[in-house]
Amino acid sequence: MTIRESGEMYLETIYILSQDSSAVRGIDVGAYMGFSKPSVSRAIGLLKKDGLVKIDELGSIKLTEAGEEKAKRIYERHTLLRQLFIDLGVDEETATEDACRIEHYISDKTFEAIKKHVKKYGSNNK
Amino acid sequence: MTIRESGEMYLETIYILSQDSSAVRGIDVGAYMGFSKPSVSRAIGLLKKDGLVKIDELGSIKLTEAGEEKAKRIYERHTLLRQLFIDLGVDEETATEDACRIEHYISDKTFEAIKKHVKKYGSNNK
DNA sequence: TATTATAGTTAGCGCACGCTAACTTGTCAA
DNA sequence: TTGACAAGTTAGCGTGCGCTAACTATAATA
Repeated sequence: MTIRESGEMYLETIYILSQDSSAVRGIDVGAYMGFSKPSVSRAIGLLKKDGLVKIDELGSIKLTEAGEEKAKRIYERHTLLRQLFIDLGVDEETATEDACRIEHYISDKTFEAIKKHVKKYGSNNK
Repeated sequence: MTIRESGEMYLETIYILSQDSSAVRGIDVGAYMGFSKPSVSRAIGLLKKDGLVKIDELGSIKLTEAGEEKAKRIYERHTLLRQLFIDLGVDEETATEDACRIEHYISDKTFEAIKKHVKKYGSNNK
């Protein structure tokens, strides 16, 4: 199975939570995303099956090498899109929401093009 | 039921095909989108139930007022995003593909911000 | 007229991905 | 030791939205 939007969101959430805490649990992921325990449980199971996540000795969720790579990729798209929108004058909340939905759908090429643009002209009102 | 990505794609396709032909049929929609007849049949049924589409006396698919409005909205997002990406240096094919996926997810606010930007700085390499 | 092709519909499958209900398991305080 | 709570899992439901198989209806043609 190839990973989809939902899987990417879980991965990204685990990545974000891992930066604040060394022990990320399913319940934390669910709380962050607003999803129920069973939904998280299944999603983590699928990510585990895909080799993107593993559970350590203490029971906390860890990204594998491959999982971290994917998570970073999405997260980078998120922050970049958010910045692009903010640079275009969108308020932070809306920029974040839109970035969150769109991050799953932009191609590498477009991502790179946006990156160049934001680097060059961006953050001029910050 | 509130319309979702799939319904928006059908609406947009009907809108596009209507500009070239006065008689759009389910089979045409399916051919354009690469979907099977039953998938189209159901989708059109749902759009009809939502009052976005109707079938005229000759059996061809027409957008209602409301349907046309929605279709235009999506289509406008599509062309704008496509233009934005092209302005950023993305090739046309990729720009079109990305626009097609993203058009369903941008908020009004972000859309307006992009519109302003494209009007001001856009198409400078055209 | 009988046959065949085309368009549309109906029935039902499969997968993704939310959910609730209910069970298991581990920890901690009375 | 036991009772209770918290975290995780299992079973199974519902919806969206593709699909194939098979039917119906209509129009064209032999």
